[in-house]
Amino acid sequence: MGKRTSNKPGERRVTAVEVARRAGVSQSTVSRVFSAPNAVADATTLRVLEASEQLGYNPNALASSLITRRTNMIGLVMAEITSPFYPYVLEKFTQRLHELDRRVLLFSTGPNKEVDDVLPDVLRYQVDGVIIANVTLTSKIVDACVRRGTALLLFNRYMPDTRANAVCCDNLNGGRMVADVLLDAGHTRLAYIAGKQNTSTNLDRERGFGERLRQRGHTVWLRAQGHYTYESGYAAALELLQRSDPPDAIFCANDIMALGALDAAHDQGVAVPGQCSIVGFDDIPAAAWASYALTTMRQPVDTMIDASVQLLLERIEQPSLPPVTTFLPGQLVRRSSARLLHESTQ
Amino acid sequence: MGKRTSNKPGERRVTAVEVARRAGVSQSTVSRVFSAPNAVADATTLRVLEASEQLGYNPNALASSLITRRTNMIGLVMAEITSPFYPYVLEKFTQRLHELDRRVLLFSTGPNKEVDDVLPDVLRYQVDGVIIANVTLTSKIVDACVRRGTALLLFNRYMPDTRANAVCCDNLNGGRMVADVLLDAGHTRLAYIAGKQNTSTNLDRERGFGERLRQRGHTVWLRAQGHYTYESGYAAALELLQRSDPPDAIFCANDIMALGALDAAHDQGVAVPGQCSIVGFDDIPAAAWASYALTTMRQPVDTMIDASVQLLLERIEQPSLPPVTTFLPGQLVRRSSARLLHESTQ
DNA sequence: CTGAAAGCGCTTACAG
DNA sequence: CTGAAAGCGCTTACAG
Repeated sequence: MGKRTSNKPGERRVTAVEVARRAGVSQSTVSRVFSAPNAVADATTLRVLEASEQLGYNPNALASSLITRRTNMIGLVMAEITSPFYPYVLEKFTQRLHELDRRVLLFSTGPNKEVDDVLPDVLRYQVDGVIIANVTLTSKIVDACVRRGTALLLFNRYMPDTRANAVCCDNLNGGRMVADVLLDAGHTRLAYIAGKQNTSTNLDRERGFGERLRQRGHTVWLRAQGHYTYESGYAAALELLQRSDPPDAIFCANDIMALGALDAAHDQGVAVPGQCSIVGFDDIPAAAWASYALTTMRQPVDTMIDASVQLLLERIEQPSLPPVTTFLPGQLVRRSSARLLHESTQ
Repeated sequence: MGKRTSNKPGERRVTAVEVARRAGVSQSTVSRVFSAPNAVADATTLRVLEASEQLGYNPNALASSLITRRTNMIGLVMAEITSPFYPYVLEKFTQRLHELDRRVLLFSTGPNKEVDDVLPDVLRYQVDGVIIANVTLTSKIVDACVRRGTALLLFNRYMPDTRANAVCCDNLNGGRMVADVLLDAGHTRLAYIAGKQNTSTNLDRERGFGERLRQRGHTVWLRAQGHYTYESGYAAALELLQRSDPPDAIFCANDIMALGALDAAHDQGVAVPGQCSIVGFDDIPAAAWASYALTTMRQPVDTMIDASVQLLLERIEQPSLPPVTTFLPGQLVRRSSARLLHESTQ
């Protein structure tokens, strides 16, 4: 049918030139109709739109990005999408960015992959900005972005004194608050189930918790190592509860471990919160489920995401703005897994 | 410092021309080093690579895609990323595609958005293929893709007699199998908690379940409407269990509702599986947790994803291949929430 | 308000 | 094996 015989894919894609021909205008005018509508007379716009409709024209976003140097794509790097709380983060980021007419180019570093390996791939696609969540950082990442002039935002981690912007839950203070409410309620034998070593979230939560315990005269507490999974929380709690001096309160570095801890307590016949209080961090949906009713520090996810998007887009518009690190406070959600004073002072 | 004074973002990005100048070769040669390395002499390659290294050159993937008509980007549309089981799907797709040197352009249709609204945005970015998961379909989607010659793959849904490829769990047969094992074990008062109306997964699971019940002489069973959430499963189960003739087995259209149902049973003092068996569908991680130990139909996710990726990439290479719809069998995972025969015949 | 032309950063026949 | 040149599909001064 066509005069061009070709079986190459995409040969039939319609371009602005064809629309122009059909509408009897120049290709420039077609372009303007889609990129600067106000610059075109109404009648002309109408003709162009009509021709576009008939031909099924859809402007090529990549071709235009080549010259505008804006792709409206944001690279989002997330190590484990399945780790609790992050699916929500990903969904919110994607929807929020789409509302603002930005697309998400998603990267998930596998178990063997480093972010450093993946970042060149991200940058090759000329993303306007990069969001790093849930990933171990190195300063190389910052360097690579700075070099290309790509705005960088760290989500729930931070690198002070670099060009990286960051939005974090105030994990340090969250740890302190948990220590406070547990001590206020009279708990005396405290324990901490740690998340993955060297993650900034775990570091800060543990530091805040420990610091406050010491400040209030508690110099000894139990500690078990988990790695942010249900199974590790279960195992760690089991270990703690089977001791001759079991804790009367356990602070878990995230919710999913706290759910494991609750199940371990249940299986050991330890009454919660009667014999032992259990507190988590995150407030994932399952924390609210009837079997768990977990008391936990809620991360202000929506606020964090809104702040992240705003910060990032601002830096894209104005690369000269100084980098900013923002900490947002968490909020204690009281359910029934911890014995707390009714209206504890924070 | 530079002779060009400009504060436009990206002005400093290094191109193949600069590398060529530094390496003392033509820009074509630089291009070949990165896109067809075998076509260049070793010594030349070395010089180019060195110059690239020094300048921090990273080829612009979008510029090259303009002429190759391949972006190596796959558009992935997912309605609710947070709905159980889909975070894993997303993670796997992303990692698998990245291994094969493809990128994922992610779209999550918000509650108000239709896929139809979002698809033009996907296509504008010249993706080589589109994966639709977890989304209500219309034939417009298929049309839009066919028109542009973009390969289309439906994940866990299907549209026979169109150009859309599909990879599905065999939900129909899964429903049958659940009916079989429950009847085999002597359950007599069966109930179904439905997922979202008009989702193909719910339709097929319910149809298979009902069909087999009728075939085996059961013409009456209970049905409650859920919508694939924990809360709706809880509420539906509560309603069923509070009846004067409560069911002795409940099949839930997905796991998350089954978890709600288990908690409802627990809160009602109904012994599981003593008084009532509960079976789910999916085998999400929480199904294995100690408090739940849910018996469920496992979807063969990894196989489904591998098949999807392979099918899609094949159609991208050879657009003339006929569309294919593949159904992959689920597998019953026996835990302790259902009273079943020990070695039931499937 | 509109068009002709240059150019974004690559790939790829074509010729040597 | 290498280079000069055309071209992918747009945007955007520039001139009218």
